[in-house]
Amino acid sequence: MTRAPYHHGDLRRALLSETAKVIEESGIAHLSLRDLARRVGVSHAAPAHHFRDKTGLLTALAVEGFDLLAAFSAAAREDSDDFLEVGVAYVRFAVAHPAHFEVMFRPGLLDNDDADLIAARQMARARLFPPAAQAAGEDSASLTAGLAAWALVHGLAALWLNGALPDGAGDDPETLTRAVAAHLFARSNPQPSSG
Amino acid sequence: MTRAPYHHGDLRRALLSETAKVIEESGIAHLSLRDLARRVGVSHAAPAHHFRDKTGLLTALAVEGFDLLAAFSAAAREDSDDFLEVGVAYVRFAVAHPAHFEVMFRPGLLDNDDADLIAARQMARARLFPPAAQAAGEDSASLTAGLAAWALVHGLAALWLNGALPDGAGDDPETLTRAVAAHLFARSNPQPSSG
DNA sequence: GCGAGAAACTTGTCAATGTCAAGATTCGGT
DNA sequence: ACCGAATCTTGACATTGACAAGTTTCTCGC
Repeated sequence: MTRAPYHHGDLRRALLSETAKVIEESGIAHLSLRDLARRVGVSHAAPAHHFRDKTGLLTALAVEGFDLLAAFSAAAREDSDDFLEVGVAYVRFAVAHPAHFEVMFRPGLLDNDDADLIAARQMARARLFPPAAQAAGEDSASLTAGLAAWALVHGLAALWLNGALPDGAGDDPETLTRAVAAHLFARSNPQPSSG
Repeated sequence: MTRAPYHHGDLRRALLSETAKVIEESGIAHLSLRDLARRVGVSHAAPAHHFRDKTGLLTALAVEGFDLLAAFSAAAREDSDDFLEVGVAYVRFAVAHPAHFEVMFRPGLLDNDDADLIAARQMARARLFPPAAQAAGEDSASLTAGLAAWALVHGLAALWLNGALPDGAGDDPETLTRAVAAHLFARSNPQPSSG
C-alpha cells in the first residue's frame, strides 16, 4: 500500500486541507493549483476534477469555513447563554482557521451563486444570531445592536490576523475580545476625547 | 498632435489610479501588470521601472491609501470634536476608496519593510487616535476603548465592502455607522463584563 | 548649445501558471 | 466478468511576472 495508487483515495479533502495550510503559510496570493497538486502527489490537472477551477476550490474552502463557524458558534451557545460568548467564538474561529476566514468574506474569489455556499452561509448566520434577535429583525435598534456586535468581533479578528493591532493588545485573542467587547452595550470609562 | 510620446509624463500616477480602478471593478485577483500597461498605453515592462514588481505597486497603493485615510481623519477632526466623526470618516474613506482600503490591511501583498509604508501607516494612526488617548496608551481601559472603536468601524467597513450586511442595513454607510456606533460607550441593556 | 550620463521606456525572452482536450487506469453495480 | 462512470495522467496553449539588453528622451554641467 506504500505504492502510490492511481486513485488518491481522498484527494478532495487533501487538497482542501493543503490549501488552508498554504494560505496560512504563504498567503493566498502565492496559492497555485499546480503547486498544490505537487504537494499532494498528483498530476497538475487532478484538482480540476474535484473543483472546477481555482474559484471552485476557494468556494469549497469557504463552505467548509462557514460550517466550522456554525459549529464554533453552536458550541459557544451550549456552554453559556451569554451572547458575548458567541462573539468570543467568532474570534476564536477566525484565529484557529485563518485561511478559511480570509476566503469566506471575499466575494471576488468565490462563486457566489454556488448553492452549497449560500446554504452554508445562511446556516452560519442562523447559528450566530440568537433566534430572538432574528424574530425582532424588524426592530431597527435590535438590528443595529446585532450589527455592532458583529462588526466589532469581525473587525477585531481581521485586525488581529493582519497583525495590525498595537503591541499593547497582548497575545491572547480571547482575552482581548472580552476586554474590547466590554465597551459594547455597557457604560464604561468615558470615550477618548480629542484634546 | 496626440502622438504618444516616448515618455508618458506621469506614468506612475496613471498606473496607481488604473490599479485602483481595476481592483474596484474586477477584484484584486484579476489584477495584471501587463493588462495595466496595456490600459495605460505603455509596454509590458514599463511598470517595473516605477514599481519594482507587483508587490511594489500594491505597496505604493497602500501608502497612498494611508495618506488618504490620514486626510479624511484630519478633516473630520476639524469639523467636529466628537470622536465619533473620526469613526464615520474611517468608513467614509473605505467606501470612497475600496481598492486602497483592501490593500492597506493585507501584509501578504505588501513589502512590509518599505520605509514609505511604515511612515504613512504611522502617520495615519496618529491622525486617527486623539493625542490624549495616545498619551494614556498605558492605561488598559483606554487602550481597549480605542481598539473597540477601531474594530467596530473597521469591521463595519469590511462587511459593507464585502456585501455581507443584510438588506436592513440600508444603503447609506454613513448613517449606518452612526446608528451602529451609538452602541459603543453607551448605556443600554446591562451586560456582565469581565476585564 | 552641446555633450555625457541618467531616466524613461521598448523589445525579447524564460519559467511558471490556469485551463482545456484527450487518453489511461480503476471503481462499482449488475 | 463486464461495462459505464469516476478518477487521474499526459500534452498543449495563451497569459503572466520578471529579467536582460537595447533605444529614446531628458537633465545638467560646462
